[in-house]
Amino acid sequence: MTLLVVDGNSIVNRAFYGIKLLSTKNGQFTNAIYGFLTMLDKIKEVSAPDAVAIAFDLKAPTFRHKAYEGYKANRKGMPPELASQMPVLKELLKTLGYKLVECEGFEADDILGTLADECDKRGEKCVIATGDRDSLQLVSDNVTVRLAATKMGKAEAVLYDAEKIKEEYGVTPLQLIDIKALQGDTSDNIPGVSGIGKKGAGDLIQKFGSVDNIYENIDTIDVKPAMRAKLIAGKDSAYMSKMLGTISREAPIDREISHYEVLPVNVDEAVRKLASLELFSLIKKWDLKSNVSVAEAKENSEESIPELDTEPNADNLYKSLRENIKAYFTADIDKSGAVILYVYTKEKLCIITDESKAREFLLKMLSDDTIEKYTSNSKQLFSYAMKYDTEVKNIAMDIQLSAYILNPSANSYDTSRLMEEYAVGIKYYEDSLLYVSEYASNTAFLPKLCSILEDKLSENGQLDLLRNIEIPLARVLASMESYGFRVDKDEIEKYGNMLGEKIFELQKNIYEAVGYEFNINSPKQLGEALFEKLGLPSSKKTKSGYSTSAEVLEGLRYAHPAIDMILEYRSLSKLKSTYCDSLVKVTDDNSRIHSVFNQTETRTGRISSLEPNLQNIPVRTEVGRELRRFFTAEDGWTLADADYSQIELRVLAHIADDSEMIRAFNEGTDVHTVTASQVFNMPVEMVTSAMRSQAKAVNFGIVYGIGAFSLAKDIGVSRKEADSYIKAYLKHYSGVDKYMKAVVEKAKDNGYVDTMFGRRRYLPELTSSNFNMRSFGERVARNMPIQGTAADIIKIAMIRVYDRLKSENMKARLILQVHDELIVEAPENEAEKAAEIIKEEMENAVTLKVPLTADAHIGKTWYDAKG
DNA sequence: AATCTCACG
DNA sequence: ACGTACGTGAGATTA
Repeated sequence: MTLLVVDGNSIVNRAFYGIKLLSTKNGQFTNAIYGFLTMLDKIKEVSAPDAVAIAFDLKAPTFRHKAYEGYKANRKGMPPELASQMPVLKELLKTLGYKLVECEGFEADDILGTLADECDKRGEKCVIATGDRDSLQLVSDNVTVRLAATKMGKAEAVLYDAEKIKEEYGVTPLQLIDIKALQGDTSDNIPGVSGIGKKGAGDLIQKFGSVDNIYENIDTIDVKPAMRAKLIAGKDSAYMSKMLGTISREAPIDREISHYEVLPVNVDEAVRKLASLELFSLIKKWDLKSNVSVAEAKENSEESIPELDTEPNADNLYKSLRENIKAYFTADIDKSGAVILYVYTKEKLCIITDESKAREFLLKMLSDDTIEKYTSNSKQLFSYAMKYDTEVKNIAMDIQLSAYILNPSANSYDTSRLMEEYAVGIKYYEDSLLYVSEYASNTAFLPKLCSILEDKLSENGQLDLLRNIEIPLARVLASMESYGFRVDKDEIEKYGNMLGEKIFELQKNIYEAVGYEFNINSPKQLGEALFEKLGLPSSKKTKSGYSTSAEVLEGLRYAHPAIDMILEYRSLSKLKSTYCDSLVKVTDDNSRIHSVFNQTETRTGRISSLEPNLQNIPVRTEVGRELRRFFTAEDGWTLADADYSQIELRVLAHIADDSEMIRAFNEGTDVHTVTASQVFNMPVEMVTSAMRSQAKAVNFGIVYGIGAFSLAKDIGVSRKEADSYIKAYLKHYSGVDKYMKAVVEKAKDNGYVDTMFGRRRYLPELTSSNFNMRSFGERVARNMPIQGTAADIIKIAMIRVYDRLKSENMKARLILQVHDELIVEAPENEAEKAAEIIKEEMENAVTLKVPLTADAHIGKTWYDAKG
């Protein structure tokens, strides 16, 4: 028989601090709960117990109390983010069949001691799970400790038996108490002997065995006189510390081990609780099969559970869709383009698996304007239809886009997860009537999910955002993806080879300058070379060693000749590997690159670009910028490129309704110069370019949520000076000052911030008691409405450019967006007109209190068209 | 799989 | 007294 005794408080603390703060939509924090359960799983897996007891402190810990990391034991108790998880966790553990043990006047530790003692007496095995080394004193022949830690986000449980303790401390488990008696422990308020630390205490006990033995022979033992004096002075304290440090084995609790056997899980209740905590992964992991949701769905079923039809009559089905006006369907389209179509009607779920039937049905339905489509992943549908030159009409609902609008911070928008979160809870249909596949059974509830999402969007005033921005944008993105960007593959390769030669040369010279060969790409080896072998002064450190970032190296440029070469090596390798080598790899047979635009990724509403990322092609340095010469238009075609001028600042001027900033933009003066004249308190004519660029940094800082420290670092002035700049700025732009204060207040009241177009971002960080997290939340509150509104605006512009090019019957087409920049590929004879159109649509996408301006250029390559 | 570094707006 | 901008994606190394 093996009894597992869990130190609940200790493990929950490890979990809480080891895992980033998670919370449900309602703001219930869950990271400690999640971490606890994962850790418990891990320990059960390695120790295979027959019974489990989970010990908790009954009240806030008192004098002999374990430190909550980051919170000084005596001053502060649990942070509220953790405290709120405790009762929920305890209830959940009971539901899962575990027995909790709490005892008035005794701590969790003492419960561990008592149960370990009982096991020892009976000759049964006992495993103690804790994050706290104090419990190591309980180890014996029958008792082992699993010391829990989250190493790199993963649960680990290191086994401690008597042997391991001997190895690490050089003493027996019981002697650990004696060490502690001498050494003390500030976090537990154990004084120890003043002047004796870890090293001294360890040596003394290893040598003399125990505190008793030391004091019995205090006059004769072989120690230095100073040490003897310290020991004599601290005798009372040592004995008191020993008492304090000894874990009690006599807590008045149930000592019958069999009473701790784990009861069967209350599945329905567990599923309910886990689902409400949004811990879906655990339900899956434990394979909890509940028919709760099905039963509940059946009970309040406005919708009956449909029958399955795998051989539907296509004509009848289509007819019924037209009669109903609304069509609910999803399409499973694989890489090769094969389609499986799931169409839901009132009576049944129809599945069309036949390749050509599915295609015909889907294309016909997509192009039928009289059918309102309620579906999933519309970008993929647009792409599919484009392949067959079919126009998609009347998409009323896209569940991914809707869920993204409702909460852009979710980490997945999988259909099955959305079903779980919004529509049906967790459902596993034993009920074979419905069980086809998880995907199909989910589809059966598509109408319900759609109506819930629609209601929520409408409640939030976000339906326009879905119907007028995101869904139309999906079409534009699909088109951009399919066209792609033409590149000159051979020239990229050549450029890469040229870089390769330079890199090789630099590498040789670096080895020579440093004196030996090592991997320059390895921060670890580079750090060793610079800071150990060459002995250069190291400043910044990272988690695992020295920082070798460009910023650090920049400061060492004159300290050693290798530094400059390393910096250059770094920048050239980056260019070669990330841009040359990998771009060549993703170029298709027509010499075009097709990026994927992710529409549900960013928390601010921007789109992102991947595989490859075309939104971070170099531009800031000349060597990098050269690459843009290889991004070209098709033969006989040209690129037209336009970018917004300071869109974020203009948005800020508008949202903050700052009269000074609005005036500056309306008068067409250069804002950075105006800002400089205010910050440095001098007439505009006297502003130098250095001052302007500092003012520009201040403007950026304001948009990012500003801190004097970072601004100082960024522009290389003292913190104090940076602070005075910010003060001067906010004094002059008093509207901005007011807005920045108000937006944080509003965010704290509402729990979210939003953009001009109703895009939201929830900010649970604002309620954190942790200063850093809260500050982060506040910066985000100040930034997101600005960045997000700018993102909304360019999305509107994209849709308009797309529609306009189409309505003007032009061949020109949008191929890329880089946050404030649009790129169109146009036949040469359309180029001028295309450039005008982009500029016009960008500038008129919305009307603000300030003008929006965009600069457009034409060129053969991206390099030239960028102006 | 996590970390470091660095490319972009 | 805290540790510092906001938003991304990707390659190379290391564990």
